[in-house]
Amino acid sequence: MPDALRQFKADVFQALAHPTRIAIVEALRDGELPAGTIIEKLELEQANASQHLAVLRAKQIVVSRREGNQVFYAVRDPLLIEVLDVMRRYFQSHVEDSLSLLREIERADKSEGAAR
Amino acid sequence: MPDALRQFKADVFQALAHPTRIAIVEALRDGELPAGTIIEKLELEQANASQHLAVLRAKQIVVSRREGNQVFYAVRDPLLIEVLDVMRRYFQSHVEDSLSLLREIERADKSEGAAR
DNA sequence: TTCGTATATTCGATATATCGAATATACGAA
DNA sequence: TTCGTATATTCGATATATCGAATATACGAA
Repeated sequence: MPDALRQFKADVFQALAHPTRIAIVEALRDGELPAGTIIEKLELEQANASQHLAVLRAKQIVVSRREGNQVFYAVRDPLLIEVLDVMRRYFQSHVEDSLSLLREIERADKSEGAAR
Repeated sequence: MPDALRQFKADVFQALAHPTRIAIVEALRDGELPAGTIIEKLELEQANASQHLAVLRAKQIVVSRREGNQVFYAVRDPLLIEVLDVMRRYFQSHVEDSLSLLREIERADKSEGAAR
């Protein structure tokens, strides 16, 4: 695979590599929503939400259209939803591992905190 | 979805959000390989490859086993290959967009370079 | 025009990721 | 033991991402 294409793939993963942005894409799973609704649903800071939406727009994960005062967002390609679905299955088949990993991370964080 | 789980998903995407690591996972598509072979195939610096493998290990994308002098790596769960496959379809259906986006980025880089 | 609401952008501070160079570790063979 | 090969880790420098606060922009209504 050409390098440029790999870089492009990496960029898409990068775009999804933040909990808030995953939450946004999931919120848009069933169709478009105005930015304000996304902000409400996910309880985000307005500026922060806008920044994350900008990242998703830049990487073309999401498209937007203005309607009067509002800007509606939608996932550009349903294939991305499919990616998230496969990911969901991945997580389900590893909940146990995932949870114990999470616990480990938490423990590490705590002992680090204590050490300081 | 609980926050911790979203963080975990983000971490997996983060693990894949680098061209070298995508290349590594793709190299392992058809089965395990020793680190040395990965390094050769992808023409990586030894230290750099080891660092990226460490990231993939930490996020459990990949598992390793030692055999004598060598360490063999394999993708832990075939579902991840499936994720990459769906991604592949995604890219195929957007090659045109992707390429023009790439060109744009290149152009921007060049004009930035010229401006300096 | 001017105002209010919705959204985007910029800025500076901080955290995180990446890299190459140097060094450390693990293991088999002599 | 000691050496060679394969691999991992640490370090310091640099680039990139994230955040909240402040500010800018877009648009409809008055």
